[in-house]
Amino acid sequence: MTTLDREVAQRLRDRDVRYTRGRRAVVAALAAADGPRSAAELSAALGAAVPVSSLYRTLAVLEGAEVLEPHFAAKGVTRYELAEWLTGHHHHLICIDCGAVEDVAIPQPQEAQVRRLVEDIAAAGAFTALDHALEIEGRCARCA
Amino acid sequence: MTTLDREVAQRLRDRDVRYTRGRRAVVAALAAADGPRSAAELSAALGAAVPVSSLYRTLAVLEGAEVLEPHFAAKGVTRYELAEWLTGHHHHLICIDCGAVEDVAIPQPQEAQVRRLVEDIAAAGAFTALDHALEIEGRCARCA
DNA sequence: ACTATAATGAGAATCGTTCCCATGATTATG
DNA sequence: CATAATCATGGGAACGATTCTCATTATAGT
Repeated sequence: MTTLDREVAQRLRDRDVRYTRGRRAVVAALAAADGPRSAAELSAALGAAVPVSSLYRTLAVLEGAEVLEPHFAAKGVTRYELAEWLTGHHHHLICIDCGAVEDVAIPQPQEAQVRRLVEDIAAAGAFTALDHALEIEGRCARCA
Repeated sequence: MTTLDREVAQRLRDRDVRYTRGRRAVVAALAAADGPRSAAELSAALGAAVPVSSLYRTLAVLEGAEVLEPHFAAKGVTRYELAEWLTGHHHHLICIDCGAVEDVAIPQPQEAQVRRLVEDIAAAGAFTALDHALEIEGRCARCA
């Protein structure tokens, strides 16, 4: 049982949600991924071990427990990734050709810069900023 | 005929795409909106004047001509807004409670900062950056 | 006007996702 | 350790958003 697993287990216990085999499989698959994954992608990775209807339900449950965060960068599909309290804050590189989404962390001083900027903008707009995402669209190495 | 209409007309002429009644109606509806709109929302606004199948085709055509930009901030639906070359570069404030998306422009020096940052990150990831979006999630004045 | 080409509109088809419900697993209780 | 009571599962039907198909109609260029 990895540290991640233990943290997730704890969180689910706190919420009175069971950490079953299927749910573990989904968390493991997302932990192994290097970016957000859609239900279809997860289904392909997991095979018959987690049937579609269970997979969707599991994703919804884990999102509700704030173990996963949904991500909407591509047309029509929702991708999920482990929440930032498990993996650390990061941004996304989104390929406009193949739709792949890759995580990138940025150096602390620059992240601080972004955070300051976000605060300023929100303040100017009478908005309470809670989170931010810098999404960079372009072409990945494979599609270049 | 507004200035916007003239610019769109020119762009479409350049691409050998006709600027028909239905297409004008869609552009006008988006011009009147203060943020991205989904096909369903546009359909409600336009009524029978633009049937669904035509509406979707029109959105695809206008996106292809780079008159519209798709936006994916909510589960399952694509919203469109006029492209930035028509309206100016801006970012989004997304309310996590009511889902509203509001446009915000940020001051030039800060925008330059963001752009520099984006270039650095992309370079580090062997990625060709074409565009970026700073999406700020939080609570709007109404939901605060 | 005539013709070639592009655009339209109605409905069928598709895709991602959610819902339903009977069955199976887990936990708390006697 | 049996037994409810509860929660989770899985198969398939249902759904909503979007795309496709194709016969019809509008448009631009001759």
